[in-house]
Amino acid sequence: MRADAVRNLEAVLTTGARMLAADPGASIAAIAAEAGVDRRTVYRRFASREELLAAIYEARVEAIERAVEDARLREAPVAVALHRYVEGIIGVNRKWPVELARMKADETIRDRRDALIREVDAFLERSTGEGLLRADVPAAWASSLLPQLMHLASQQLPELTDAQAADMVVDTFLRGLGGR
Amino acid sequence: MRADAVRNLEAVLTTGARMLAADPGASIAAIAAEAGVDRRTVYRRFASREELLAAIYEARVEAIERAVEDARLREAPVAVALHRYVEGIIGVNRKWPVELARMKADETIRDRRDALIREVDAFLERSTGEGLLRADVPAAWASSLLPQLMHLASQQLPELTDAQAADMVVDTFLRGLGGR
DNA sequence: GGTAAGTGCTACATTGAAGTGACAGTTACT
DNA sequence: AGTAACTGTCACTTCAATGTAGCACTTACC
Repeated sequence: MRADAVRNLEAVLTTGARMLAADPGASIAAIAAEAGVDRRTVYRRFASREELLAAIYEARVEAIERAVEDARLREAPVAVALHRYVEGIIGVNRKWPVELARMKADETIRDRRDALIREVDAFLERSTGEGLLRADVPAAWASSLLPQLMHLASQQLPELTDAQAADMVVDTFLRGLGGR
Repeated sequence: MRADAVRNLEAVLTTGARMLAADPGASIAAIAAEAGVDRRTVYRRFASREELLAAIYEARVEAIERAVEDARLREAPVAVALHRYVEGIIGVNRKWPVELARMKADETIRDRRDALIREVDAFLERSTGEGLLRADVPAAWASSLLPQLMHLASQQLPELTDAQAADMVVDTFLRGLGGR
C-alpha cells in the first residue's frame, strides 16, 4: 500500500474511534469528513460500515493485548504489574476510546475480549491471594471498578501523562479495595 | 388521561429508558414493541422522537433532583448526606439508566443537569473542608469518580438492594479518597 | 348502557444513510 | 518521465426509520 494511503487509513481509523466513542451512531460520511477524506475512499478500504467498525475495535483489542502482555500479569510482582497494566491501558484508551462492549456482532473480537477479561480477573485473584486486595471485596466489584477508573482517568485528567494518570488510578484503587 | 393510557405511557418511558441505555440508536418501533404497544401510540403522545427522548431524560433529571433534595447535601452531616445521596441515585440509575450526558439538544434539561453537578461539587468541597475527603485529591477526580461508582454499583451488583449497593459505593469512595 | 377516550392496523410519503459504478484527475514510486 | 495506485466527484439504488392519515375496534368511566 502507498504511503499516503496508509496515512489516510490511519486517519480514518483513529478519527472513527474518536467519533464513535462520542456518538456510536456517527455516519461514515461524518467520519470521512472529519478525517479529511471522501466518503467513497472509506468504502474502498472497507466493504461495509460493519467492517470499518470491526477494524477499529480490532485495533483497540490488539492494543489491549499488547498492553496486557507488556504488563506480565502472571509473573511480575502484583504491584508492579498493576501499574504497568494501568498505564498501558490508559494509553490505549486515549488512542482508541471506543467501548469494546458495543461490539456484539464480531465473534472473534468478542472472544479475544473475553479472554482478556479472564486474564485480568485471574490477575486480580492473584493480587487478592498475595494480600494486595482485601479478600472481603466481591470479585465482580474489583473486576468492574478497575476498567472504570482507567476509563475515567483517560479522559478526565487530560493534562496528566499516562504514567501520572496511572498513579492516580492505582492509588485510588488500592486505597479503595486494598488491604492494610 | 385514562388509567390504561397512563400505564401505557409509563411502560413506554421506562422501557424506552432501558433500551436507549443499551443502544442509543434504538428505534421507536423497537421501543414500542418491547413496551407492548403499537408504534402509532407512541406518536400520539409524542410529536417526534426528540420529544420522547426529552420526556425520558426529563424523568431522569427530575428523579435526580428529588434524590438530591432528599439527601439535604447542604445541611446534613456530610457522611449521612453522602450515603443518602448515593442510595437515592442508585435507585434512579436502576429505573432510568439513560446517560444524561447524551442530551445535548434540550437546553432546559442541560441547564438542570449543570445545576445538579454544581450542587454535588459544592457538597464534595464541603466534605473536603470537613475532612471527609483528602485535600490533595483533584476536585475533578472526586467529582467524576462518584457518579461512576454509582453507575457501576447500579448494574454490576444487581442482587444487592439500593442501600446495600450504596454501602459498597460509599466504602470504596471513602477508602479511595477519604482522609485518615 | 352509552359515550368519549384510546388503541391497533394498514397504507403512504419523506428523509437520511448505506452501498455501488464510472470516470477524470492527482500523486507516490520506479 | 511514465505507470500504477489512489482519490474526489457525480449519480444513482436500496433500505430502514421517521412521521402522517383514516378507519374499525376496544375499553375505561359516568
